[in-house]
Amino acid sequence: MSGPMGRSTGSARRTQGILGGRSEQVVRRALDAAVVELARSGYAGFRMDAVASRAGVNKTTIYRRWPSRAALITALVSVMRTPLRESPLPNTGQIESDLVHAFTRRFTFGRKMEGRAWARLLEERHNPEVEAIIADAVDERRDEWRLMVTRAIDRGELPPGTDAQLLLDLVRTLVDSRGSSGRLDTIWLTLAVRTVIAGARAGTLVRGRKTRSVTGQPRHSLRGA
Amino acid sequence: MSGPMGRSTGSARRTQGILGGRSEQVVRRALDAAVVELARSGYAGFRMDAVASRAGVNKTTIYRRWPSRAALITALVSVMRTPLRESPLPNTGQIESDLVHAFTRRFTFGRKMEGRAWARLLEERHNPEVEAIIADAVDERRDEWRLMVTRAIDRGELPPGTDAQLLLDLVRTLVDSRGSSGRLDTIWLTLAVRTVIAGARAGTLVRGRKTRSVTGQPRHSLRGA
DNA sequence: CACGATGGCAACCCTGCGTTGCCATCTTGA
DNA sequence: TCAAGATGGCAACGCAGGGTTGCCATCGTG
Repeated sequence: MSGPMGRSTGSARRTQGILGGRSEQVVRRALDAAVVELARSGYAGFRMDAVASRAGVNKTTIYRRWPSRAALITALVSVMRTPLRESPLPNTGQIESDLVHAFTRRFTFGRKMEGRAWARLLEERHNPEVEAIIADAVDERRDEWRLMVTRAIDRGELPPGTDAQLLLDLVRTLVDSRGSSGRLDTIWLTLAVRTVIAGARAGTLVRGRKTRSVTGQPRHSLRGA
Repeated sequence: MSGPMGRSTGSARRTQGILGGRSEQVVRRALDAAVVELARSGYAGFRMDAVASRAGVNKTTIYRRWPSRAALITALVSVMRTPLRESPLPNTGQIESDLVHAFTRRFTFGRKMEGRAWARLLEERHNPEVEAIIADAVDERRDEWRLMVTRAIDRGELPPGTDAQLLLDLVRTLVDSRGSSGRLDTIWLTLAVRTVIAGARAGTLVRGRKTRSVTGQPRHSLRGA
């Protein structure tokens, strides 16, 4: 924790002109460290001390800027996904290709570490804190994603009445489940997309079609509460 | 923590004839409490103190029997899934019906709490400790599950060469992702099964068929390491 | 009824989150 | 130039939870 900041004299002043003021530098270093730690350890294993240590910054400083782990990671996600927010979704004229491209980009934006960090978050979506962070970063573009599917219906690639949100949920679930751990490759991604599309073509996702319950307990959760 | 055990006199001796010796009773109470806690809080939020408190037993006693949280939950899972291990997988003559039944049973064995606890575990599969516990409890029956699919191929329900393991992985991923939080109902379960089967019928899961990479980086993970 | 097995209790160590008080350094503007 | 306010470092703290330990109470069986 005795990096070029603080009581050391010299380097901070020297690099100042190029890299911005002391504060800006601390923020950059902290966020960079946080990405690495998130990618390494996921959300549950995320250690504030480790971030401080890696950033060469004191823990107190981190807490002064972001009052909690959730706040730090929220900020982090917002920053690292900025480039993604600005680029439009693909429109190749083929739904399969569109989806493969769109989902691929979920993990390959920015530098390597950013994709991996994002994948770890998606993996821990069952944690309410994590879900809040993801929702905060992602919910806005739901309509655009649906549009990809709607266009496919208009082109005749998918049957009319196909439930776009359902189709996307299915693919997203399959893709996100392998977002980290090196198990998400183009093979699995393509497979998931093609299989769900093939199912949709066969009409399994047409809205309103009666989903006959094979188990004999229709419309009820499999668990009580 | 001052339940009917320990220094209290009377009730322990009175109930002894019916419910077994002191040790057995402690084990039963501890495991019962652990199921409830696991169902409530999941693996990450699982508190040993809470188990002890709910069981009316001292924390020390828990640790004397199971040296760690992982050990306790491993034992718990082994006990609660015993009935499931003993019943054969369905064989209705229709792959869709077989899969819906088989996956439904994953969450409806035993009493309500047990299914919920199991679902929480599946949800946290990304945690290596949890993955080890699940693998320990489940891996043995992989071949029987595959057989369900193989029989469907023999019946002509699915194209020859269909990759049984892949098909099961896809369905399992979709089902497990909704195992808890009340979002796994028969609707989603049936939808997942039917869609994946429809995809498989269209040949997307035939082994060896070239999985053309749409992203231009075939056979490589989307992330570095 | 004596003795070994089992359990209760309280205190302890360790790690990690989040906080606090005090001091050093940096920056800025008069 | 220099004084004051902003920013950061440091060490110690309170708190919670996992896991451990020493000692004592109780149980239950020979």
